[in-house]
Amino acid sequence: MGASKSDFFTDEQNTMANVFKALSHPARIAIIQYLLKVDSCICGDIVNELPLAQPTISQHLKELKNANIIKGTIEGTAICYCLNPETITMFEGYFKGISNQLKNKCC
Amino acid sequence: MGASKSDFFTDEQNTMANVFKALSHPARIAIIQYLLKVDSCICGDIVNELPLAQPTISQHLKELKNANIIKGTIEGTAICYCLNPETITMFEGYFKGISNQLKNKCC
DNA sequence: TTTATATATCGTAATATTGCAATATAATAA
DNA sequence: TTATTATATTGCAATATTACGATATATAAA
Repeated sequence: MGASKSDFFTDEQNTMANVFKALSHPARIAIIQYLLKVDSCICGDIVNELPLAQPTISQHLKELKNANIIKGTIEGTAICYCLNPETITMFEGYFKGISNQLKNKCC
Repeated sequence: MGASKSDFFTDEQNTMANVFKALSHPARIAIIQYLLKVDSCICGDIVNELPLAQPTISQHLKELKNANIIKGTIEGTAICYCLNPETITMFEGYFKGISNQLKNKCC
């Protein structure tokens, strides 16, 4: 068989895996980096910044949006994308939680 | 064409994407959770814990190991796996860095 | 040595992701 | 209305991932 036996895992496990999947492509990491670099959360010149065609960028943005990592606000014909601080905070908490549980449990 | 245009991205972008890819499957999230739950970092009864065959678990462990998320220590015929605190700390730092840069930059 | 136990690797089928040309949609400007 | 601009969707080929049976490897016990 192929991919994903997600039925056998908990909702939380599937959710976390999906959110990390959204981060698992260099273009999407680059998009996040770009959104951090640009002061105003400028939209579709991400296409000019990265070496990928417009439909490909659009697809990557969609995946980041579905994972709640970015938000998009319509501004005329353009869409203003920016990072979602809540999700970043969630990630911080996730790894902080692991760190705390990890004390003295290593071989 | 297919997947990955990694040549066009920086080493750091590719590295981060790869590390997150290692976290992008519910079985691997479950393995991490299990390693946290068990006091001693017991090895191959992960196979008994999860609904996947031994070769599949072995493959998932390999991916976590390649990403430096877990470490394996040989103990007789068994291998004792446990989380790598350094990588967890790296993740914490990554998101803390984003959090700090994010102030007042959202739409 | 032989046997048992634990883990890794190979080969392969099923499925998912990636990238883009072509096209569609939506809002504004002329 | 007809452009123009910005973004999204569709369809498809190339590639990657996932899962597992069969098999290999490696260590310890008998």
